[in-house]
Amino acid sequence: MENNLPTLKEIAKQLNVSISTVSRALHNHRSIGLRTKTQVQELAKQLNYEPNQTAIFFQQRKTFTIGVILPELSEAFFSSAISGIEDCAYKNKYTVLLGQSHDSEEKEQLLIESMKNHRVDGLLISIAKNTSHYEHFESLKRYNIPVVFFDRIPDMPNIHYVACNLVSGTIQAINFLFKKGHRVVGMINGPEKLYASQERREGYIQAMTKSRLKFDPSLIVNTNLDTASIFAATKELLSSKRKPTAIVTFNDYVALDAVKYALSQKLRINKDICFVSYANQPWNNYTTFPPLASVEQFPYLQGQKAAETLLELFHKKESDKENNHTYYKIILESQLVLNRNK
Amino acid sequence: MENNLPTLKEIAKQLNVSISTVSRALHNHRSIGLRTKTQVQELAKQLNYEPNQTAIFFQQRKTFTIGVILPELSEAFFSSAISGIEDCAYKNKYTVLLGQSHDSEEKEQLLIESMKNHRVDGLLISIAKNTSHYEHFESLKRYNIPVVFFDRIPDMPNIHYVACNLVSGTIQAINFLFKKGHRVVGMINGPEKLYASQERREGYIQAMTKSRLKFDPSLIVNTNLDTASIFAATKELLSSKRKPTAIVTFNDYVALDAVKYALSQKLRINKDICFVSYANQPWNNYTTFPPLASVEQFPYLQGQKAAETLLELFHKKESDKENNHTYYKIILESQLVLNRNK
DNA sequence: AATATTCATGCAAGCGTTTGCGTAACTTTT
DNA sequence: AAAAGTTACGCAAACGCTTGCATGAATATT
Repeated sequence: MENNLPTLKEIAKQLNVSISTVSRALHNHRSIGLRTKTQVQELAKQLNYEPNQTAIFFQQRKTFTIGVILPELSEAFFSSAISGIEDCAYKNKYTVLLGQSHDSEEKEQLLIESMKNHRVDGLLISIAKNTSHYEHFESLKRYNIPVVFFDRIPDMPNIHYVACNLVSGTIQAINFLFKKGHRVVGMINGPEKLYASQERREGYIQAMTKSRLKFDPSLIVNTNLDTASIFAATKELLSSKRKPTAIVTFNDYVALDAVKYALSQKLRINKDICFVSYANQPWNNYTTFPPLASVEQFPYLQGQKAAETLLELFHKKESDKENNHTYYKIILESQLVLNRNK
Repeated sequence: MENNLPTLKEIAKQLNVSISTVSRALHNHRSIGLRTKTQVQELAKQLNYEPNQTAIFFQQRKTFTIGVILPELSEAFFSSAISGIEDCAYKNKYTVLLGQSHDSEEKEQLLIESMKNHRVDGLLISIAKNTSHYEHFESLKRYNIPVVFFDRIPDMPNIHYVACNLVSGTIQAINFLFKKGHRVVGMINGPEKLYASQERREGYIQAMTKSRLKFDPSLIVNTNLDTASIFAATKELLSSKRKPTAIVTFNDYVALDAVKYALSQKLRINKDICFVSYANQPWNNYTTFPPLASVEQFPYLQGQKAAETLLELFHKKESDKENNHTYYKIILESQLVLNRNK
């Protein structure tokens, strides 16, 4: 049982025709006579012939593979996103090469190297949270490998991306709190450099100014999303002069920790202090103190859109020989979702 | 900016040497003179040469790619598992091709086809929950593609797998309940065919007989893991003659639904009825009524072990020309973890 | 019947690499 | 100085497939 998988050559030999005839017959090329065509196809089926994709990839300079680089699969957001990507890819006969950066810039670079070597047709990237150098992305342009960023996108000009408009969701969230009577609202934000953080901030500010409230920058505090820094942030907010009665947290996980801290300070959740969050994790419905509401970011949809965009770029590339310099900036609207129980 | 990536040929031409010399020089082959070797290497670096992996894959009949097929990435168990797989793979210069079956047997077959065509070096599979035909797995043997199953493994002879020994964990769980004074313990199990379900059942029975209690089969009820069937199962258990005071649920998600149903029947959780579960999801700590304890199955570790096993199979394959017919059956011990808060 | 079309097929190059084998030139041994 | 060994390189095949071009046979056109 050695490597004796059937090849075109094999079929050709058995039928006493040329390799090219076999190839064309299997592709239903019109220039092949019906007789030989069916002969070839039948023998192929009988031998269980399957084209050697590696040969085709090589020959066609196309691998029908898209690389996905994201920080952490065990984060629900990303596992949903890749689910969307994967579904879209397979629907279009593409295949998904996976890599997680574990939020390490170095690993991210290695992954990009690796994907480049594998000659992926394109890349879908959600960057590590502390990635600050963008050369490795630039290099992809030189190699003519299209990239679509999603969710966590770098602060670079001339890139394609799909992201969720968190500004609108944030405004919804804050207005929701206003309606509930809250006047001092804090925000536990993510890393400052993250686009997603900037958006949340932007939404916060817009909501404030629209309601003619003055914006107090000290009510927004940045964290790097680990428990310690969330505790610190919560503490900072809760001990500020203008103590907020509600806090918007970067996501549901952050909310969990913030709640934990608040509880440790003997605060009564939903009474002394309310929370609103982002992400809308399914387990929100089962948690002791779920945020009152959550801004849904549609990760599956984002993944799907990102994949679709990449596929479109492939087509573009085939048609226009000239690089046309239009960049996709796809924005999904986020949406505030109220949590039912309580 | 067309496809003008540097190739061996390019380098060879510029240096007026043969392609093979360039190739060997870059591989540090001893038969190449130091002078030319450094020349070649320098030019290569300068041109930013990178070998075309697709060509190498093709030529070497090896893709350094392992395919992973699993039911659902958004399930925390699998996203942890693939995280382990991915880490192990990249550590060993392998790459991960991803596919989710969405628990559809048909999709599973398609994915296997696709992976086979992509000439993955090996496959890691966790089967769809209602897969009942195994021909598609058999076919892989013919193609000499090694497979390691993990977690959800088919009921087939002569396969490699890594799984968690749920028998021991189940015994621990039940003994834990015994110690708490419970005498009638129910079990909400998964699909009957699933190996994982059988193991839970087995553990249940063993724990019973060891404690010289007689085994009442009606206290184990199978579900297909969707909410409706979990509600039905909970109802069935709670309305049986020997009403259980504790229930072991297939996993933490099932526990959530079972709890929900129990609450709807005005039962007091942890008073009228207790729950113990499997999986030990991180959000257990934040949930209103977490199971008293959870059997941890170490998904990350399982993924890692599965990947390691596959890599070992690759090496085996290289050394022994003869297929030796030993099969890896790697069993991780599960472990009961008590939940802290309450 | 001679020419033009269409049909069916084969030839061969090419994709980028690796590698077994051959062979000059050079060095060492006797 | 002739034989043997070493060093440093090139040739060419092979991996499996696609595809432009050439070609001979069959058919249609005048």
